[in-house]
Amino acid sequence: MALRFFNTLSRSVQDFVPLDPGGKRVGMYCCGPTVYDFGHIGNFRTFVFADLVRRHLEFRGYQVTHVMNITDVEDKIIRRVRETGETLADYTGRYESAFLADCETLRLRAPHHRPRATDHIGPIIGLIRRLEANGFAYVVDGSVYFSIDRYRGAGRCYGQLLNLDLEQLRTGERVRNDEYAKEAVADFALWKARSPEDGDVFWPSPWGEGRPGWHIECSAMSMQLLGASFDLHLGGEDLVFPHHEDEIAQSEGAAPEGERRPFVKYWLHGAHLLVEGKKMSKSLGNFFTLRDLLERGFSGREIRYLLLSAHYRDSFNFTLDGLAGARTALGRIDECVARLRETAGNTSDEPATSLLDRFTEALDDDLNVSAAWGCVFDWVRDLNRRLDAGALSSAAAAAELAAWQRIDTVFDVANRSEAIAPPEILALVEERQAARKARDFPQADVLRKRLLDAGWLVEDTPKGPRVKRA
RNA sequence: GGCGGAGUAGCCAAGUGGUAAGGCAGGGCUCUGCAAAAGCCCUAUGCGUCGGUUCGAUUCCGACCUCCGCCUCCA
Repeated sequence: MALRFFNTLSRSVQDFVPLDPGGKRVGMYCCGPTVYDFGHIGNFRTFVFADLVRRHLEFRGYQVTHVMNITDVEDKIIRRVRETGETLADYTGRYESAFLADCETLRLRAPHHRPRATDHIGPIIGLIRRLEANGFAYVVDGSVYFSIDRYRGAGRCYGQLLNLDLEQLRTGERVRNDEYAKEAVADFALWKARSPEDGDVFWPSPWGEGRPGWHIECSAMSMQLLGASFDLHLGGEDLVFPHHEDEIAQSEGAAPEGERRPFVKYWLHGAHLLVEGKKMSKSLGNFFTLRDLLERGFSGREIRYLLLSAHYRDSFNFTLDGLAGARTALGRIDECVARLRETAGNTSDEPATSLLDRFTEALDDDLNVSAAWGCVFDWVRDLNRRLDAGALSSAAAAAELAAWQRIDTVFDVANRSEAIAPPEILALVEERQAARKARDFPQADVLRKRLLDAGWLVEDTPKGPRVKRA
C-alpha cells in the first residue's frame, strides 16, 4: 500500500507522490513559531506532528528538505519590544533560543533551514513587486495590499482550502481600524507602512519605510528554499484561513501568466489540543509551556510520547493524568527493550519484519499512530511472553531489537538514560547479592536503599539481579 | 449567521457491513526473603439519541442532541 495523507486541498486522503520525477526528493515547509514568548504545549503538538511527517517520510526512504520559518517580526512582538525597551533582535533572539532548546527536549529533528523573516526582507519585497507587476497589489498610504477581487478577476482561484463565501464573512470586532484603507474587507496586507508605534522596527522599501505583512514571509522564504512549487506544507488548523489561503494567492499570483503552477501539492493541518478538557487559557490555569511541564517533573520524551499518541487531525485532550500514563506506558517499552538487549547480548541480526510491516502500514495510512502504537504494544506483550518462557533465542532477540530501533527512528521515544551501570554500582549490586545469599536480608535492604539513593533500582529476577535507572 | 470536524468502557484512543486494537487506571495471579519492581491474565452484548436501508449497522442514509474549530495576523 502506498503512503497517503489527508490533503486539505482535496478534503480527502490521497496517495503521496512527490513532485520529483525521481520520486525521492521531497520539499516540506512547516509554519514555525512566532517568537514572542515561550512555546506552549499546543504549539509543540503541531511541531511534533511535523516531526512525525518528516521522520516517517525519511523512514520510507524519501530525501526530505525540511524548512521551518521563524517569525520574528509581527504585531505582538513589536508591542513587546516597545514595552520592554529591548531591541527586536535581543527580544526575539531570547525566545528563538528557548524554542530551539525546547525542540531538542522534544527530540524534534532539526529542520534543514530555519529562515527568519527579518533576514528575508529583500526576497519579500521582491515578491511584492512581482505581485504588483501582475496587477494583484495596490498601495494605500505606504501600505501594500493584495486585491482578491483583481486576483479572481484574472481567473485565479481564491478559496482553495475551504469553501469560502466572501459575502458571508463576518465583519467582526477583529477587523481593526488600521485596515480601513483596504478596498475590500478580505484583502490583506503585503507590506505595512511604518507607524509611530513600530519604533525602530522598520525597513526601507519602494513604498516607503515599513515592515512585511504576516503571510508574505512564508511565501517568500518557502519559494526561495524549496522552489515555486513544492510537495508539503504543514501547520496548525487555525492557519488554514486566512494564512495559508493567502499564501497560496500570493505565491501563485507572483508567477508570470503562463507559468502558473500549484504552490503546494499537499497541505496537511494538525488539529489543536485541549488541556484538561478546556481550551487552553491563562485564566483557566491550564496554560502550559513546555517549561512548565518540565518543572513538574515530566521529561521531553514523555511529552513527546503523549503528543504522538493521538491522530494529528483529531483534537486531543492533553492532561497531566495522561502524562503520568505516558510514563508508565514508556516504562513498559523500556523494560521489554532492556530484556531484549540482555537476551541478544552481542548478537546482531537483520530487523524482524512482522512488526515493521504492521507499523509501516499503520503510519502509511495518514499517520495512524494509534494503530502503530497498538502494534508496538502487541509486540511487547508477545515478546514478554516468549522471554518469560525462555523461548527467545539471542538471534531472535537481536532481530526484534533491530526492528524496534528502526521504529524508533520515527517515534524516537527510546530511553536514553538507560546507561550501563558504572562499576561502583555493579559492585554494590554484587555485595547485595552476596548478602542475600548469606540470608543477611537487613544488609541486603540497606544496600538496595543505597543503590536507590544513587539512582539505581535493583530488580531480582530468576536469572539474577538487574539494575536500571530509578 | 456561514463553513468544517467530532461523539466508542472510569480516562485516553484505533477500527470494521457480520457481531469491538492498544495504552492508562482498577481487579486477580506469578516470581520474590521482601517487593516499592517486573511479567501474565481479566475488565464495553456495547460504539451520542431516534428512525431508515439491510439477512445483519457501532460501521451506510436521514433527523435530532451535545461538544469543538475557523470566519483577518491564534499551532
